[in-house]
Amino acid sequence: MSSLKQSCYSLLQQIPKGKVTTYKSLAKALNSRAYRAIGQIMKRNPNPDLVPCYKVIKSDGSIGGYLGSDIPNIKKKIQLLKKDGIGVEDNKVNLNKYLHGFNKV
DNA sequence: GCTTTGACACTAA
DNA sequence: CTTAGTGCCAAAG
Repeated sequence: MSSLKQSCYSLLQQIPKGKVTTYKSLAKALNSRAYRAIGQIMKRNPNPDLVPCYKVIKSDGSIGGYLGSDIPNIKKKIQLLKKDGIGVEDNKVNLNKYLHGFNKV
């Protein structure tokens, strides 16, 4: 069973409100470098109801993408983040404040 | 079952 | 700052 997506869900679900995570931190928590695989998993998002994939952003703090690389979707993602109390500036999130770190190894 | 794609990350020029 | 190349993993064709 131990699939990356399974771990991704667990990690995303344990992110407190008002916090976000990056593909890098996520992969690190998974003890892997599947930055891209996670992206695919999110994109292919099997169960968006259980996985707040909008909390996953790039290591630069940029939004990255949402439901594809379409601009309108990116904006939507920003709105969701703001709704969680996360301030977004220049299409980027302040990792210094909102980056949630998992149980590091 | 191999090839291509992608919501990434990092280094070099 | 941008562009190009390399690594890494999973899903789709």
